[in-house]
Amino acid sequence: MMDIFLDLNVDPNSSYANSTMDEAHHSSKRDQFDGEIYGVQEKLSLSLSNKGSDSSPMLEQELDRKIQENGKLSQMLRIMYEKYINLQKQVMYLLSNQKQNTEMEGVCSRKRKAEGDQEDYENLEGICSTRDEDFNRWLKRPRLNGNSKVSKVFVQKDASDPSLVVKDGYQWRKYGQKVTRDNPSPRAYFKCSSAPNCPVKKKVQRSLEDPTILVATYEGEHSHASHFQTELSLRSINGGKGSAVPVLATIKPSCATVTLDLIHEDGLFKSPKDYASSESAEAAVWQEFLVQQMASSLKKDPEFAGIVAGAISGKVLGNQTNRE
DNA sequence: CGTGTTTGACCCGCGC
DNA sequence: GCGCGGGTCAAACACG
Repeated sequence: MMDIFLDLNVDPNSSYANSTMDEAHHSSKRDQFDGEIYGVQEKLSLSLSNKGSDSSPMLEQELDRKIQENGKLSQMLRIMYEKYINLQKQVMYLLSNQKQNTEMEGVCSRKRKAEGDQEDYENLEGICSTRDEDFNRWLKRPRLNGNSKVSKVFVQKDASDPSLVVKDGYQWRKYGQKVTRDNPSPRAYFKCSSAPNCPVKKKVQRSLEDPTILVATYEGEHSHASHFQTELSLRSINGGKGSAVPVLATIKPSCATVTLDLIHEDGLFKSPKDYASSESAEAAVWQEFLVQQMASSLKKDPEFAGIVAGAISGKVLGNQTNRE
């Protein structure tokens, strides 16, 4: 009997995403990642071990093609991880400066909280910023409460497009707009309307430094399932055409971990250059997205499906004729 | 007519 | 206590 086994057990977030800031740890993690990256190619390969005698040459060609595609995917993952490491180093640099500045904290004059808020954006957008004391202040800033989750999302958007819409799989109701002191572009306030009692709020404002970037700040956690899953299934049905899915950047000031969710609006991977994030529940969504993308791309390929179906039916018919 | 957006008024916390 | 500024409310409005 012919075994068809499709292993899509790829988890880019599982082990290395939550790595610490320790450099030595990096190298070991990296080795582990490299090993797993190469393992991905094998895992993603369709194990079409035909235990019978007649193996189709077409099937073998198809298998080779898939292996090549998997190799390219692995290459992409490697590049992404390189950039992820660079980003982590930059955060480490900022954190080390924060430590130094803590000693000088008493000397520095205080600014209004609102300014600190604005500088949140600036520090996040230009994470290499030399304004370390601002970053320091941001790190020490009191949060709403211990459980409240604050996330930031950066979305590339045409500067000529005045709308402050960030499509993220949830439904939002706009309830206010303000022009803030430090940024001439208005800040829009949204509440999640996907569920009646969902407490999540979102603020969207253009970046001061780069007007082509929208900065969306999320507060709270959704009390309902994301529409993202629906988006994913729609993508599968529509051949990958879905609405925008922004790059997620979740910030937890209390922890220094940085992970990357690299889904861009068009569903393609985007350079993590502009984005910093920490671990979040959305990692699971990303993981599911990746698996579904792979599965759907295979399902969508009629040639491949036909070959598999032909091989199976051929084998079944072959067995029947052997019995007769 | 229902739903979502706009926008001025109001509230509240913070710094002086 | 006062003023400033961010955040929220809610009536008016627009749109399908």
